[in-house]
Amino acid sequence: MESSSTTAIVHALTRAITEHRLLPGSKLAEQKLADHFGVSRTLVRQALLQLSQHQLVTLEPARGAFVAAPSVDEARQVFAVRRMLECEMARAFAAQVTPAMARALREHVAQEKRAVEQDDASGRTELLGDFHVRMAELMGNQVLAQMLGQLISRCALITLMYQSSQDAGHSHDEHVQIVRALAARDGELAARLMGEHLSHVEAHLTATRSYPTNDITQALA
Amino acid sequence: MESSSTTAIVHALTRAITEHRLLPGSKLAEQKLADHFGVSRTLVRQALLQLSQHQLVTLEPARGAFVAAPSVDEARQVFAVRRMLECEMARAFAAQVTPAMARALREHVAQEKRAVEQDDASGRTELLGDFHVRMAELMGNQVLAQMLGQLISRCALITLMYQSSQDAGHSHDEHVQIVRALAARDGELAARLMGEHLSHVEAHLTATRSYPTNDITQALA
DNA sequence: GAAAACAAAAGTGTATACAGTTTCCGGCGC
DNA sequence: GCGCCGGAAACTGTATACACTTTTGTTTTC
Repeated sequence: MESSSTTAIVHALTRAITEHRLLPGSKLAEQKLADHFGVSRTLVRQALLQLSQHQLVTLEPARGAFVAAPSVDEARQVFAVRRMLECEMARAFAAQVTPAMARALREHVAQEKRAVEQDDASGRTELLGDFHVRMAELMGNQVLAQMLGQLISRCALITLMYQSSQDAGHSHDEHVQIVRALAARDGELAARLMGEHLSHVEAHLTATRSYPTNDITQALA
Repeated sequence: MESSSTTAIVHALTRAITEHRLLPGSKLAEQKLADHFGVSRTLVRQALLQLSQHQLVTLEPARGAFVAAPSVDEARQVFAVRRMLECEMARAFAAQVTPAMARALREHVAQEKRAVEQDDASGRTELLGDFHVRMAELMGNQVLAQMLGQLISRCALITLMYQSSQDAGHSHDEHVQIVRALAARDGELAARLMGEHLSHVEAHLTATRSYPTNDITQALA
């Protein structure tokens, strides 16, 4: 099985959704997407099915696919799970950190810094999310990395935090502090900082309003 | 979108895989499954795609779908994630436990006890896994519950632990102890017990061998 | 003029068709 | 006897067809 076309569609739509080019509630009509990507509805349907599993899209019987509009309650649950996972991850990371791992994280935050300074909104968002995934990868836990990736996509759909460059800078600063604690093998401090960091991100939650439905082709152009 | 036929197929295959009626490596031919369920390949493909997202099935390009055969390393990663999540979950549960929540858990372990005593192998496996999902649900965190459900399915695919009734009894006893700690609001004890419990389960990991490929229709009958 | 009713258009859900690939098997050379 | 080649069968990947549902816009009725 498997088709690279399908995954290409999934990635394109994921980016469009997490970067808020497609707003919650937008209709994702199969034929329009098929025309846009130059494939048949079959592959589009596969992609939409995958996205619905990732909770970025909701499927309504006989009505079609829409960009997910998670409730505030659901958002809290997502963040609660992230805190459970990531505080423990920070502890474990500190316990098994090597110079190479610390260096890799420092390089990552350096990249973040560049994106923040250059006001590269979309690169910024991606890098700030990838920081958490990168930690999991460096620990050699691919399962954790994949799981975090999905949770973070959902967060990106939920929050509008990364929109303002000052919020991005704030997140980046917290990442720097976390890396410092990790390199110093201070697991308790790292876990506490991570928990606070996630709470700050969550605090920027904006109540879900009724979003305007966007034109698909425009958003994907 | 959405079709109840597809989800029925997903559930049937999930049960067959987690209950070891379909062994890792088994080929899942689309047409055979379609004939068995009385639908077209279209719906079977949708189901297989979903199962591959749950990591219960692996898709090889142009070769088809096979029951996943996770490596021991992957198994360790899954358990590491479970420990991170569930120790914290136990702590949080103890902090917010109500009499109703404690009662619900006690009822659940009572059910477990019955299944263990009656030597109901498949019901036993399901109940022992559901204990963890139930905790998440009682805390009102549906996101966590769903995530644990998937992790536990992967564990069921990985371990053969629940096969022996004495292992099942051991797990049940540990559940009883955890519930006692939770009801006493002793979060630290509950978290420790949960961590040890999961370590015990993981210890029953059996190295993945080369499994014989099973006949589909027989396994699903 | 507003609401209900109906018809046409658009869209989803499932099955089927067809092209391309893999797998299986018999025959051939060595 | 062993391995290699070739063709048929089986299977996957994608597109298309068609039935059925929802949506939309118009007309009718009060």
